[in-house]
Amino acid sequence: MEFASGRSGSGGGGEVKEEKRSDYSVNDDELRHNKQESIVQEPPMTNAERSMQEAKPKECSVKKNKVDYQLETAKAEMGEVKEENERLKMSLNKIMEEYRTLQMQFHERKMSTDKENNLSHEEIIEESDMVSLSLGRVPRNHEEKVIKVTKPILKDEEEFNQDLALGLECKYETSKSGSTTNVANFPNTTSPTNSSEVQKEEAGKILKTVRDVEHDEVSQQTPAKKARVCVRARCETPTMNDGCQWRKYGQKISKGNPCPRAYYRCTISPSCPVRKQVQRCVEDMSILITTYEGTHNHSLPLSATAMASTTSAAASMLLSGSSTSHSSSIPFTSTTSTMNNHANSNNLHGLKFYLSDGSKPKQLYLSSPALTSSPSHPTITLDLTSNPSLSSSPFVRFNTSNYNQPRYPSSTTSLNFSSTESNNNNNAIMSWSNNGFLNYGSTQPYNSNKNNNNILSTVNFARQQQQQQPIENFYQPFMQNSNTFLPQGVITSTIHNQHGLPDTIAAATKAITADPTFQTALAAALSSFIGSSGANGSTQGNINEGIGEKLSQKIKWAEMFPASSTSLANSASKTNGGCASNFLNKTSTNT
DNA sequence: CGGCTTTGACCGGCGC
DNA sequence: GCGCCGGTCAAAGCCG
Repeated sequence: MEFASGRSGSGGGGEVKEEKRSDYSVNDDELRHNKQESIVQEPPMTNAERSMQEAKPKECSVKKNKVDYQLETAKAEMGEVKEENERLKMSLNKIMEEYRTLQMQFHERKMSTDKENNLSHEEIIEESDMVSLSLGRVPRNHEEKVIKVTKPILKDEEEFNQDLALGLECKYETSKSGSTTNVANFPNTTSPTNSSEVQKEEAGKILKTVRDVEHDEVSQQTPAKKARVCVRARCETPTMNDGCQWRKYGQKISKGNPCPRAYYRCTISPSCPVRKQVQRCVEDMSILITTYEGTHNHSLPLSATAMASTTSAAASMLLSGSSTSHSSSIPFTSTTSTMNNHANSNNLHGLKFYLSDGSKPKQLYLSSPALTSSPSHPTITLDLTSNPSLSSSPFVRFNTSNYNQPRYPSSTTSLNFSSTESNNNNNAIMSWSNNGFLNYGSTQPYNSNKNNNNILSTVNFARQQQQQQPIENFYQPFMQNSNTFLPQGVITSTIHNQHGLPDTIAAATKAITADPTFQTALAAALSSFIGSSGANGSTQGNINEGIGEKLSQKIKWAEMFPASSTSLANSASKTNGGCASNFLNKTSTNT
């Protein structure tokens, strides 16, 4: 069982209560309705009517008896419902106790590990307040500290239920066992209907997985050869219009996917080594999976700089991470309170880190089997899709698929720059629309944060609109959201709480500045959004240089001058050939 | 006629 | 060593 579903199941616990509540309300309504019926059936009567009713005393008493019978029946049903509710409460309390016990055991284990590693308690506490958004691989110490970040024991069911559906999803997969383990909120993710044995088993699996990962990471030495950037985006056209010129040089039917995979190479320069593979996602044909490989050795059209810089920076991040670190971080879940999260939804706002230890050390796992990569190619996935039709998280989406690739690609770090939430009230957009152009937009679901202690600021890079709509339309709610402070249309940090905004900003800033790898990831995304103004006429290699520094500066600048930060997006392309420029042209005028 | 797509053949890596 | 599979090559055909 996956924890994602477990979380959903736990959320369902709350739902049960809601259902019971609704049952009560239904019964009450029935009662009221019955009373009203009796009232209605006894309107003010005229003398004639009264005389007629006096002529029918038996009929009146029958009606009264009928109402009484209905009342008694309803009371009996209420009693049954109450009993059932009590049973459910007992079950929930039992599960809560088991969860707390497991959590305490987890804390104790981690504390003992901390002592072994000479980590001070202060460090741990401080770390627990930090947001770990590690991408790729980080030193092992960091990894272990990240693991320690667990939520304090919840004090009441409300917090418990609220946290069930929230948080940063992260997940480990072990190709050895074939099982998938979602570490996110892992203590919370067990369905109330599950037995304690299942809970303990899952927790044991997690701990085992963590140990296995640590063990594997130690021995990871295989250097990555060519980094690839896999971009998943909804696109109706055969290929995404990313601004580059491509020539198709091959097509193959890959195993496990009936959709042919097309091979393109960049034709802007004859010697350009960049290639891309395009394939439809077998799960959702509307999703186009484009994998970029290589770096352009020539200047790019302005319309192509967005995607090129994104992919290049992402690849750079992946490679730098693999070359400078020796272990991957274990993604932890810092929860974000979002009132919009439904208890029965696995959808999560914010970043989703898909990291798994492959069958071999230092090998990543391609999140989408629809497009496989060579084991020698670490792949970073930029998921620009959202899939309203699939309520589960991309993890579930990937792993519940029927196709089982005999050979999964070695490694993939997946960045999900999307939200799977199908709430259309306010959306961020980053999608390839029907004309094949990428649209960027950014708004945030307005989520009040009841519990400000959980300081994760999820960063929704994109949320796909179900239908393409004018930028102005979806941009407006963003503008109306006073809580968004980052460059408008560029990136929106999901600061859901109104009251704890300064803290949350500080937390987000801390998270961003704490991890250079994440800075690089943000650089990739931001450079994509803003069209990489510094990349005009420069090669992509130049784009990569210092992009993280520029990004951090821009972020800080955006924090300090939110109003003027929109000028970051003024590097819009003059053409509509680029997907990103399409957005930038519009947003620059809007801002 | 040049550029592009199509498509079968070929090559190399990997697993058994 | 063999087979499978992903990736590439290149000839043939198509199109503006």
